[in-house]
Amino acid sequence: MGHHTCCNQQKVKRGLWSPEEDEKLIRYITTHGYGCWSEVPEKAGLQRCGKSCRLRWINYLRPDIRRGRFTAEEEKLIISLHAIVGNRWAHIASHLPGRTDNEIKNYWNSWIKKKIRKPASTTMTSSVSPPCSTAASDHGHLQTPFSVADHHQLDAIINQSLALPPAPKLATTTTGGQDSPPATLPPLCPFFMFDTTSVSPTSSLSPPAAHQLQHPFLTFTTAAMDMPTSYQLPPLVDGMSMGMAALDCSSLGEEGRGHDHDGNNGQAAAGMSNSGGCCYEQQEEEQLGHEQWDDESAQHLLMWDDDQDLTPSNLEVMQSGAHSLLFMGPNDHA
DNA sequence: AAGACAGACAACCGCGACCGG
DNA sequence: ACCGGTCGCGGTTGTCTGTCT
Repeated sequence: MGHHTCCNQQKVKRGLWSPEEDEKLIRYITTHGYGCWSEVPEKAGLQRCGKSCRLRWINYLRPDIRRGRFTAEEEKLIISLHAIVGNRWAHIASHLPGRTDNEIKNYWNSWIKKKIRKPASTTMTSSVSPPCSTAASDHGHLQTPFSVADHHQLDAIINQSLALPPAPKLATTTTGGQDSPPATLPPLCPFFMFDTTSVSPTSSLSPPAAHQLQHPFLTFTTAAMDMPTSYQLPPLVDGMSMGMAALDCSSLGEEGRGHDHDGNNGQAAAGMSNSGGCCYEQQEEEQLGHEQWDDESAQHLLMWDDDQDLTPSNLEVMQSGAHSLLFMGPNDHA
């Protein structure tokens, strides 16, 4: 296994970075920036490959790095995001300012290790699986009824709809212009989550209000993390191909919170490949602390099923039903 | 005190995407 | 269209440190 092409020409040092090397890199980056990483080592006087420099800078030396233990809110956010996007650490990290993908990845891995070492008696084998492990491991090869073209369409839809304007086209009218998009959400639209605190049933469907749609996790994390709510997060679930049902979790009761509504506990709850799988199993909820998964945090998340057109009337219904934990499942009911 | 063990963290490796020639 | 260079990402391994026996 050779080194990278950028490392072949010269003898590069490996292993831990010394304080002197750190200083050299910091000094160079702060004065020159890092246009081309392959040139950084030479210009900075380092016996490292550019890739190593990049990694060191991104994961350790960057001035905006947030160090220290993860807060409960960050932990919650990581778990939530992981349940949705899987092992896309960079994506998750982009929602946690100051945290690196490597840090999150390491944290997650130790978290899993911790769980694996737990006695298997508490729950099923799924207790060792990360929440929605199928999403975690299969994000690159999800088995869905969608075609590649569908995924591209989904990407476009989701990227436009989540966090960043323009907001999704809602079924406000039935009259469409000649080149206007469909009045209803496309049938392949898998799911959307909106902060319902900024979308009132009566006014939400007007374009200005639609632009107020916010990233769902932003709402309850920014306050805790002392971040401005105007912080722009990247699209959360680009490339996702899961369906999400608008479920009233209150109907499931306490037992239902740790299990999917098909009655499959454990394994189903651990993976989104099962229909209606709940993202969080009981044990994980306990580990986080019940109060962290209170309804407060989730009641503003609105979800709806992909075979359901969004109209003013059902929006109101769904919003009133938006409650408790996030329940989501694959688009397997088609 | 010393060894074993586990957790946390840092760094490397391989692969794929992207881009310019 | 092809190719090589570069970058970014995720998986994995290595190392350090604290705790337990």
